[in-house]
Amino acid sequence: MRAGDRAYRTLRAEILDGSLEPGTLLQEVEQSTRLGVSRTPVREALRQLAADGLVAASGRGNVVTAVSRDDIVSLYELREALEAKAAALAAQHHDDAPFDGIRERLLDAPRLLEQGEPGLGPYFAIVDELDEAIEAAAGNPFLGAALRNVQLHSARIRRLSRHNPERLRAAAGEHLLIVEAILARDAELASHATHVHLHRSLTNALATASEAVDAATSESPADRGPKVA
Amino acid sequence: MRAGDRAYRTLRAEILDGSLEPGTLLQEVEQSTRLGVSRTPVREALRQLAADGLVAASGRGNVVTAVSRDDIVSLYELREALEAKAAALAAQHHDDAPFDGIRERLLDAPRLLEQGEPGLGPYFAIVDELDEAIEAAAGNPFLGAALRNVQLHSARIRRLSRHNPERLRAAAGEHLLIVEAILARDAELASHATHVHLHRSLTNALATASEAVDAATSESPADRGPKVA
DNA sequence: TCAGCCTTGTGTGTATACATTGAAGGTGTT
DNA sequence: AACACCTTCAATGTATACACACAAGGCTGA
Repeated sequence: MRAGDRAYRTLRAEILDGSLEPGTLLQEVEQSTRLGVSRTPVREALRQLAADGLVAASGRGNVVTAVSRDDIVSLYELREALEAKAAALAAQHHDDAPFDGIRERLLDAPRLLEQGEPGLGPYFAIVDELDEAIEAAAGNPFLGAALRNVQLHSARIRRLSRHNPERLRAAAGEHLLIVEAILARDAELASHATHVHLHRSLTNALATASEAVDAATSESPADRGPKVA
Repeated sequence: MRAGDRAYRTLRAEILDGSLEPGTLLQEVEQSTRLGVSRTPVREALRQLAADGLVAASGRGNVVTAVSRDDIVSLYELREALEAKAAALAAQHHDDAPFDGIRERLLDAPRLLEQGEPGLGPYFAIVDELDEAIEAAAGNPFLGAALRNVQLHSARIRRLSRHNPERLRAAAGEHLLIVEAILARDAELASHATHVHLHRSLTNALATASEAVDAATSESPADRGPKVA
């Protein structure tokens, strides 16, 4: 694989899983030595991360963007517009096969979630597969690109609700309804079920996010400036 | 300004106004000599254009992407989702001042359009200002970024309806309704009026696009491969 | 004559050297 | 003591040299 792509994927993964915290300053030379490539591919990776909105130019160098409470609300507003549309389109155009499979696996999700932490990977795999199936069924490359971008940011927020089994169980039920609406080719229901799901998700994310923000604030109240990785 | 940005803006403008036709092969060395900068900023510009979806890697070099009939439909599906949401949010959150101004100017639009070609610039300026005002009033940076991206592609399509005065007059009326819905803080009406506007726009774009595609096809039927700029 | 291989050339990928900008800190003056 | 200017340095912006990969064309052998 190209060094530029490797650098991009590595940095993106580190930002999404939180190892590179918001506010972290990413400098070209520093990252190039750390990742073992020259500045050129690192530059390329940073530009792409900037286009994704995961880093932002800040005077000197690029800093990992923060996800504020307002950002979460904004992101969910956009997700609602995009995913409701995608679900409606999927309801109109889809092939049954992939959604039948996902439906079966979602019916099994509560059992996965009883296992606690080890079941989370497989569970999120189902959700990701559903997202991909909807995107594919919608058959709209522009919508698909926009969806992938919001999912990128959603991945950063999802970590907040990882440890809320009750919410995850409810979410599985909401996903199931979306799948069944698509299978029934009921575009309006698919769209509204998506709206409901995202509304509940947002409510939960805001609740846990304020705790997380509070914790981070009390942890290092004065540390608002960029910090070096 | 940075050479990379200049290269990006130059290439983007040339793609949007059609001087770089779809299928044109953009090679780094070639463009770097043409634009008078080295390969590095050209590379940066090409990566960014690829992120925008205006060029696509194609074996050797990057080619300017084509806008197919399917693309137009897909783009309008996405626009509807985004712009309807944006109009609804704007109806809820806006300050009256900018929309009052735009409303006045839209009322004057028919007079502009009677002038033919010279009135087109001012007319499109009003439309652009409306887009910006809605984006600003929506107050959602993620939605704003997505909107700017679709507007980029829409600009390529808009050229097709430039020479249809009747359609432009109708569009001005549709825009006016959107503005008045926003001023009335009627989110649902703003959203639906946007839907109506885009539906009519799409219908017109498809009609003129098929003529344009037909013309292009009869003009150079065998010329489907990438051509050098 | 045809097929396969090799050679050559063009174009991108990466590294590095050089230019430039901008910020921070110190010093001098008011 | 405070403000402004200047110096200095570090980090980014740009250019270019080198490495590598792929494709096309020709040559050779069967």
